[in-house]
Amino acid sequence: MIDWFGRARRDLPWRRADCTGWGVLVSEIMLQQTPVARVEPIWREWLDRWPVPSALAASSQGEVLRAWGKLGYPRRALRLHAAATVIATEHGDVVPADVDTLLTLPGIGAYTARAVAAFAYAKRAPVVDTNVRRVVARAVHGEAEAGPPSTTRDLADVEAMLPAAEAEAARFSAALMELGALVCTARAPRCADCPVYDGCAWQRAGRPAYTGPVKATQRYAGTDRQIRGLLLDVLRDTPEPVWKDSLDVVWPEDPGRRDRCLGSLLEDGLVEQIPDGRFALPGEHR
DNA sequence: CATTCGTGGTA
DNA sequence: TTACCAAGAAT
Repeated sequence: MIDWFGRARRDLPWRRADCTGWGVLVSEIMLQQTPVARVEPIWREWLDRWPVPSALAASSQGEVLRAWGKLGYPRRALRLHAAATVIATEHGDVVPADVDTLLTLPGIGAYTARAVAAFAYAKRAPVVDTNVRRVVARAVHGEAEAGPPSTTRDLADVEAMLPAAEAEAARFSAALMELGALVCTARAPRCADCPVYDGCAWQRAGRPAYTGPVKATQRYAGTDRQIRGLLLDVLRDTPEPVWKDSLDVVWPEDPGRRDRCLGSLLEDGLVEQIPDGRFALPGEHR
Protein backbone atom coordinates (compact mmCIF):
# COMPACT_ATOMS: atom_id res chain seq x y z
CA MET A 1 0.00 0.00 0.00
CA ILE A 2 2.70 2.45 1.00
CA ASP A 3 4.84 1.66 -2.04
CA TRP A 4 1.83 2.05 -4.30
CA PHE A 5 1.00 5.37 -2.66
CA GLY A 6 4.53 6.60 -3.37
CA ARG A 7 3.95 6.00 -7.07
CA ALA A 8 0.29 6.84 -7.56
CA ARG A 9 -0.43 9.70 -5.15
CA ARG A 10 -1.83 12.89 -6.58
CA ASP A 11 0.28 15.99 -6.16
CA LEU A 12 -2.31 18.05 -4.28
CA PRO A 13 -1.29 21.42 -2.84
CA TRP A 14 -2.30 20.53 0.71
CA ARG A 15 0.04 17.53 0.53
CA ARG A 16 3.13 19.61 -0.18
CA ALA A 17 5.84 19.50 2.45
CA ASP A 18 5.54 23.23 3.05
CA CYS A 19 1.80 23.12 3.71
CA THR A 20 0.95 24.11 7.28
CA GLY A 21 -1.52 22.48 9.65
CA TRP A 22 -3.84 25.35 8.85
CA GLY A 23 -3.62 24.54 5.15
CA VAL A 24 -4.47 20.92 5.86
CA LEU A 25 -7.39 21.88 8.09
CA VAL A 26 -8.85 24.23 5.49
CA SER A 27 -8.55 21.52 2.85
CA GLU A 28 -10.26 18.90 5.02
CA ILE A 29 -13.23 21.14 5.77
CA MET A 30 -13.60 22.12 2.12
CA LEU A 31 -13.33 18.51 1.00
CA GLN A 32 -16.25 17.35 3.15
CA GLN A 33 -18.76 16.02 0.62
CA THR A 34 -17.03 18.04 -2.08
CA PRO A 35 -14.85 16.86 -5.01
CA VAL A 36 -11.13 17.71 -5.12
CA ALA A 37 -11.41 19.49 -8.46
CA ARG A 38 -13.87 22.01 -7.09
CA VAL A 39 -11.94 22.60 -3.87
CA GLU A 40 -8.50 23.23 -5.30
CA PRO A 41 -8.93 26.75 -6.75
CA ILE A 42 -10.87 27.98 -3.72
CA TRP A 43 -8.30 26.50 -1.36
CA ARG A 44 -5.53 28.43 -3.13
CA GLU A 45 -7.46 31.68 -2.85
CA TRP A 46 -8.08 31.10 0.82
CA LEU A 47 -4.47 30.27 1.71
CA ASP A 48 -3.22 33.30 -0.22
CA ARG A 49 -5.72 35.57 1.49
CA TRP A 50 -5.74 33.99 4.96
CA PRO A 51 -2.40 32.23 5.50
CA VAL A 52 -2.96 31.83 9.25
CA PRO A 53 -6.08 31.28 11.38
CA SER A 54 -5.97 34.75 12.92
CA ALA A 55 -6.18 36.29 9.45
CA LEU A 56 -9.42 34.48 8.73
CA ALA A 57 -10.74 35.25 12.20
CA ALA A 58 -10.18 38.97 11.50
CA SER A 59 -12.52 38.88 8.51
CA SER A 60 -16.29 39.14 8.82
CA GLN A 61 -18.51 36.12 8.40
CA GLY A 62 -19.97 37.74 5.29
CA GLU A 63 -16.57 38.06 3.63
CA VAL A 64 -15.88 34.44 4.47
CA LEU A 65 -19.19 33.30 2.99
CA ARG A 66 -18.49 35.25 -0.21
CA ALA A 67 -15.05 33.66 -0.53
CA TRP A 68 -16.64 30.27 0.06
CA GLY A 69 -18.77 30.96 -2.99
CA LYS A 70 -20.67 27.98 -4.30
CA LEU A 71 -18.63 25.22 -2.69
CA GLY A 72 -21.80 24.08 -0.94
CA TYR A 73 -22.86 23.53 2.67
CA PRO A 74 -21.96 27.11 3.64
CA ARG A 75 -22.30 26.32 7.34
CA ARG A 76 -18.88 24.77 6.92
CA ALA A 77 -17.47 28.22 6.17
CA LEU A 78 -19.04 29.66 9.30
CA ARG A 79 -17.73 26.83 11.44
CA LEU A 80 -14.24 27.13 9.94
CA HIS A 81 -14.32 30.84 10.77
CA ALA A 82 -15.36 29.98 14.32
CA ALA A 83 -12.64 27.32 14.58
CA ALA A 84 -10.06 29.83 13.34
CA THR A 85 -11.12 32.23 16.07
CA VAL A 86 -10.61 29.59 18.76
CA ILE A 87 -7.27 28.52 17.30
CA ALA A 88 -6.09 32.13 17.14
CA THR A 89 -7.15 33.04 20.66
CA GLU A 90 -6.61 29.81 22.57
CA HIS A 91 -3.97 27.86 20.67
CA GLY A 92 -1.42 30.48 19.72
CA ASP A 93 -2.61 30.59 16.12
CA VAL A 94 -1.39 27.03 15.58
CA VAL A 95 -3.74 24.20 14.59
CA PRO A 96 -3.70 21.61 17.40
CA ALA A 97 -2.09 18.23 16.69
CA ASP A 98 -4.04 16.31 19.30
CA VAL A 99 -7.20 14.48 18.21
CA ASP A 100 -9.16 15.22 21.37
CA THR A 101 -8.35 18.92 21.16
CA LEU A 102 -9.26 19.03 17.48
CA LEU A 103 -12.59 17.38 18.28
CA THR A 104 -13.55 20.33 20.48
CA LEU A 105 -13.39 22.73 17.53
CA PRO A 106 -16.57 23.63 15.62
CA GLY A 107 -17.05 21.73 12.38
CA ILE A 108 -14.39 19.14 13.22
CA GLY A 109 -15.74 15.65 13.78
CA ALA A 110 -14.39 12.12 13.96
CA TYR A 111 -13.00 12.11 10.44
CA THR A 112 -11.53 15.61 10.20
CA ALA A 113 -9.85 15.52 13.62
CA ARG A 114 -7.93 12.36 12.72
CA ALA A 115 -7.22 13.48 9.17
CA VAL A 116 -5.55 16.66 10.45
CA ALA A 117 -3.59 14.77 13.10
CA ALA A 118 -2.40 12.21 10.56
CA PHE A 119 -1.82 14.34 7.46
CA ALA A 120 -0.55 17.54 9.07
CA TYR A 121 1.36 16.05 11.99
CA ALA A 122 2.04 12.44 10.94
CA LYS A 123 0.17 11.07 13.97
CA ARG A 124 -1.00 7.50 14.24
CA ALA A 125 -4.80 7.74 14.05
CA PRO A 126 -7.42 5.75 12.15
CA VAL A 127 -8.73 8.03 9.41
CA VAL A 128 -12.12 6.83 8.22
CA ASP A 129 -13.94 8.55 5.40
CA THR A 130 -16.28 7.21 2.75
CA ASN A 131 -13.34 5.96 0.66
CA VAL A 132 -11.78 4.05 3.52
CA ARG A 133 -15.11 2.53 4.51
CA ARG A 134 -15.54 1.24 0.98
CA VAL A 135 -12.01 -0.19 0.77
CA VAL A 136 -12.39 -1.96 4.11
CA ALA A 137 -15.82 -3.29 3.17
CA ARG A 138 -14.33 -4.87 0.06
CA ALA A 139 -10.78 -5.87 0.92
CA VAL A 140 -11.48 -6.98 4.50
CA HIS A 141 -15.13 -7.95 4.68
CA GLY A 142 -15.61 -9.11 1.09
CA GLU A 143 -18.63 -6.91 0.43
CA ALA A 144 -19.26 -4.58 -2.48
CA GLU A 145 -20.28 -1.59 -0.38
CA ALA A 146 -19.96 -0.44 3.17
CA GLY A 147 -23.13 -0.76 5.22
CA PRO A 148 -24.56 2.10 7.24
CA PRO A 149 -21.77 4.01 9.03
CA SER A 150 -20.98 3.31 12.65
CA THR A 151 -18.14 5.48 13.91
CA THR A 152 -17.16 3.13 16.72
CA ARG A 153 -17.05 0.04 14.53
CA ASP A 154 -15.44 1.81 11.58
CA LEU A 155 -12.66 3.27 13.72
CA ALA A 156 -11.99 -0.10 15.33
CA ASP A 157 -11.78 -1.79 11.91
CA VAL A 158 -9.12 0.60 10.67
CA GLU A 159 -7.30 0.82 13.99
CA ALA A 160 -6.74 -2.94 13.75
CA MET A 161 -4.89 -2.67 10.45
CA LEU A 162 -2.83 0.45 11.23
CA PRO A 163 0.96 -0.02 11.34
CA ALA A 164 2.49 0.41 14.79
CA ALA A 165 5.01 3.11 13.88
CA GLU A 166 3.61 6.64 13.84
CA ALA A 167 4.97 7.99 10.58
CA GLU A 168 4.25 4.75 8.78
CA ALA A 169 0.69 4.69 10.12
CA ALA A 170 0.10 8.19 8.79
CA ARG A 171 1.32 7.24 5.34
CA PHE A 172 -0.81 4.15 5.43
CA SER A 173 -3.88 6.22 6.27
CA ALA A 174 -3.21 8.50 3.31
CA ALA A 175 -2.66 5.47 1.09
CA LEU A 176 -5.92 3.85 2.16
CA MET A 177 -7.88 6.97 1.31
CA GLU A 178 -6.09 7.44 -1.98
CA LEU A 179 -6.75 3.84 -2.95
CA GLY A 180 -10.47 4.40 -2.46
CA ALA A 181 -10.36 7.65 -4.40
CA LEU A 182 -8.34 6.41 -7.39
CA VAL A 183 -8.71 2.62 -7.68
CA CYS A 184 -11.30 1.12 -5.36
CA THR A 185 -13.93 3.58 -6.56
CA ALA A 186 -17.66 3.42 -5.99
CA ARG A 187 -18.99 2.64 -9.44
CA ALA A 188 -16.21 1.18 -11.63
CA PRO A 189 -13.33 -0.08 -9.48
CA ARG A 190 -10.06 -0.60 -11.35
CA CYS A 191 -9.18 -3.89 -9.72
CA ALA A 192 -6.50 -4.67 -12.32
CA ASP A 193 -4.48 -1.74 -10.95
CA CYS A 194 -5.02 -2.56 -7.30
CA PRO A 195 -1.95 -3.11 -5.09
CA VAL A 196 -3.92 -5.40 -2.74
CA TYR A 197 -5.66 -7.43 -5.44
CA ASP A 198 -4.28 -10.73 -4.14
CA GLY A 199 -5.37 -10.04 -0.59
CA CYS A 200 -8.81 -8.68 -1.38
CA ALA A 201 -11.66 -10.62 0.23
CA TRP A 202 -14.16 -9.23 -2.27
CA GLN A 203 -12.07 -10.49 -5.22
CA ARG A 204 -11.67 -13.92 -3.68
CA ALA A 205 -15.41 -14.12 -3.08
CA GLY A 206 -16.05 -13.42 -6.76
CA ARG A 207 -17.05 -9.79 -6.32
CA PRO A 208 -20.60 -10.45 -5.06
CA ALA A 209 -23.15 -7.66 -5.46
CA TYR A 210 -24.22 -5.55 -2.51
CA THR A 211 -27.17 -6.99 -0.62
CA GLY A 212 -27.51 -4.59 2.31
CA PRO A 213 -30.07 -1.83 2.86
CA VAL A 214 -30.41 0.76 0.11
CA LYS A 215 -30.12 4.30 1.31
CA ALA A 216 -32.80 6.67 0.04
CA THR A 217 -31.51 8.77 -2.83
CA GLN A 218 -31.08 12.36 -1.80
CA ARG A 219 -33.03 14.80 -3.94
CA TYR A 220 -32.18 18.45 -4.49
CA ALA A 221 -34.59 20.10 -6.93
CA GLY A 222 -37.43 21.70 -5.03
CA THR A 223 -35.99 21.07 -1.57
CA ASP A 224 -35.28 23.54 1.21
CA ARG A 225 -31.60 23.18 0.40
CA GLN A 226 -32.19 24.48 -3.09
CA ILE A 227 -34.30 27.38 -1.85
CA ARG A 228 -31.76 28.29 0.80
CA GLY A 229 -29.07 28.16 -1.85
CA LEU A 230 -31.01 30.50 -4.10
CA LEU A 231 -31.57 32.95 -1.26
CA LEU A 232 -27.90 32.96 -0.28
CA ASP A 233 -26.93 33.39 -3.91
CA VAL A 234 -28.71 36.75 -3.98
CA LEU A 235 -26.87 38.00 -0.91
CA ARG A 236 -23.47 36.76 -2.06
CA ASP A 237 -23.88 38.71 -5.28
CA THR A 238 -24.68 42.11 -3.76
CA PRO A 239 -22.37 44.23 -1.60
CA GLU A 240 -25.35 46.09 -0.15
CA PRO A 241 -28.17 44.68 1.99
CA VAL A 242 -31.38 43.95 0.12
CA TRP A 243 -35.07 44.36 0.87
CA LYS A 244 -37.17 41.26 1.22
CA ASP A 245 -38.76 41.53 -2.24
CA SER A 246 -35.36 40.91 -3.79
CA LEU A 247 -35.29 37.59 -1.97
CA ASP A 248 -38.93 36.73 -2.65
CA VAL A 249 -38.40 36.58 -6.41
CA VAL A 250 -36.12 33.53 -6.23
CA TRP A 251 -39.02 31.24 -5.16
CA PRO A 252 -42.42 32.83 -5.78
CA GLU A 253 -44.34 29.54 -6.10
CA ASP A 254 -44.44 28.75 -2.39
CA PRO A 255 -44.07 31.88 -0.23
CA GLY A 256 -44.68 30.02 3.00
CA ARG A 257 -41.88 27.57 2.49
CA ARG A 258 -39.59 30.25 1.10
CA ASP A 259 -40.11 32.39 4.19
CA ARG A 260 -39.45 29.39 6.40
CA CYS A 261 -36.18 28.87 4.54
CA LEU A 262 -35.22 32.48 5.10
CA GLY A 263 -36.05 32.02 8.75
CA SER A 264 -33.86 28.95 8.99
CA LEU A 265 -30.99 30.85 7.37
CA LEU A 266 -31.39 33.56 10.02
CA GLU A 267 -31.39 30.90 12.74
CA ASP A 268 -28.29 29.31 11.29
CA GLY A 269 -26.50 32.65 11.26
CA LEU A 270 -26.02 32.52 7.51
CA VAL A 271 -28.20 35.60 6.99
CA GLU A 272 -28.73 38.67 9.12
CA GLN A 273 -31.50 41.26 9.25
CA ILE A 274 -30.17 44.75 9.91
CA PRO A 275 -32.11 47.41 11.88
CA ASP A 276 -33.73 49.02 8.82
CA GLY A 277 -35.27 45.66 7.92
CA ARG A 278 -33.00 44.71 5.04
CA PHE A 279 -31.21 41.39 4.77
CA ALA A 280 -27.46 40.79 4.40
CA LEU A 281 -24.71 38.28 4.93
CA PRO A 282 -23.75 38.30 8.62
CA GLY A 283 -21.29 40.69 10.23
CA GLU A 284 -20.85 43.24 7.48
CA HIS A 285 -23.33 45.96 8.37
CA ARG A 286 -23.22 46.81 12.06
C1' DC B 1 -29.67 5.89 14.44
C1' DA B 2 -31.85 8.89 10.83
C1' DT B 3 -32.10 13.52 8.80
C1' DT B 4 -30.65 17.67 7.18
C1' DC B 5 -27.54 20.56 5.01
C1' DG B 6 -25.33 22.75 -1.40
C1' DT B 7 -23.62 22.12 -5.68
C1' DG B 8 -22.19 20.45 -10.04
C1' DG B 9 -20.11 16.75 -12.83
C1' DT B 10 -20.88 12.34 -14.97
C1' DA B 11 -22.54 7.59 -16.63
C1' DT C 1 -32.77 12.96 -18.22
C1' DT C 2 -32.35 11.02 -14.05
C1' DA C 3 -29.67 9.12 -10.48
C1' DC C 4 -25.62 8.68 -8.35
C1' DC C 5 -21.59 10.50 -6.45
C1' DA C 6 -17.99 13.65 -3.97
C1' DA C 7 -11.94 13.70 2.10
C1' DG C 8 -18.90 14.66 7.01
C1' DA C 9 -20.84 17.21 10.99
C1' DA C 10 -24.46 18.44 13.93
C1' DT C 11 -28.74 17.53 15.81
